[in-house]
Amino acid sequence: MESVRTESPGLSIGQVAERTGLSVHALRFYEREGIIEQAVRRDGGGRRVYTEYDVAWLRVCIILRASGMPLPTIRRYTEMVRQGTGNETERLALMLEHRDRVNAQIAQLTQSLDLINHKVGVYEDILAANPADPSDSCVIPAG
Amino acid sequence: MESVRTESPGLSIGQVAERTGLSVHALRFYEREGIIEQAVRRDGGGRRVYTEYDVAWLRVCIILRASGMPLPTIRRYTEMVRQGTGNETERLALMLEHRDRVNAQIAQLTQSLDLINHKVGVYEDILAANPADPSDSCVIPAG
DNA sequence: GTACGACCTAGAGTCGACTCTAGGTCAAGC
DNA sequence: GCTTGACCTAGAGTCGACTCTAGGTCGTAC
Repeated sequence: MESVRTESPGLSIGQVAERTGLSVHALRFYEREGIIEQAVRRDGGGRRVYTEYDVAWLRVCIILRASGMPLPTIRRYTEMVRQGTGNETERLALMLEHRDRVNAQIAQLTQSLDLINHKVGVYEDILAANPADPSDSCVIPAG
Repeated sequence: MESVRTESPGLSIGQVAERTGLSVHALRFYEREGIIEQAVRRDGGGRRVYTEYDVAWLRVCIILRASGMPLPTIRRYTEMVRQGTGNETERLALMLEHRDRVNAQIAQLTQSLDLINHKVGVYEDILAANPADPSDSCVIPAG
């Protein structure tokens, strides 16, 4: 059993998994991949001890991943932050590039929604008009 | 060399690849996966002959894929259409479910954009104020 | 003293969606 | 008659991002 406190004298990997929604496996994997900014400290028994800062950093990474940033890019970004100030131009470039990709994704999804809504409309019309209409004109997008 | 006509007496796999942007490999793969509505016809030599309808269907599938619909789901949908009319309720359900997921994706991406824009702002401010500012407050999302 | 649960490492396995390879057919051009 | 290019099949390989396994340590609870 773990004593769950609201202070932050160090968190176990299990506690971080709970707080972030990442699996314990994924947390170890991210560490191997260099995705954690500050090297994770260990206790006497070699177990990982995370800080609240680590959790905050992981939350950032989770959002970047959710928007499709690949792990190698997150690693590059992590390295830049680890290096400290002086490389803001590169960090900005990375973020701007990613923002473009996210905007492109949103545009693509929005366009896909048009097709989906069209199909939904076609099927709703068919179902409203007739439970077994013999003509199905749903296939050609323009139809 | 292929004679490229604007009529549609049948298209080779290469022509369909060109028209859809899918690779020749992917087209054969999709066929194996049951993603093409009408069984693709063959010429005397066993080569695939596609119709304009096939291309239109593939374009629909490409948009569904681009919005994250997994191939097994596209296959199910393809099978429903292949079965003919009478299953519009199921087709509608499939599309509504997918629409929900697409809307969720867009919401997630839009939320991610907030973080990205925040970071962009932070770095732009740093760069505007000072080319080598000693404090870097970019890491904590709320910071 | 032993069972339990949370943790450790190194490395193998999985999954989705392609992508590529090996080995072959076939028609047209030289 | 030989090369070229587009096509064929069956099946292996790749890639990203985990996920799981084997085999082991450690501290507390019974």
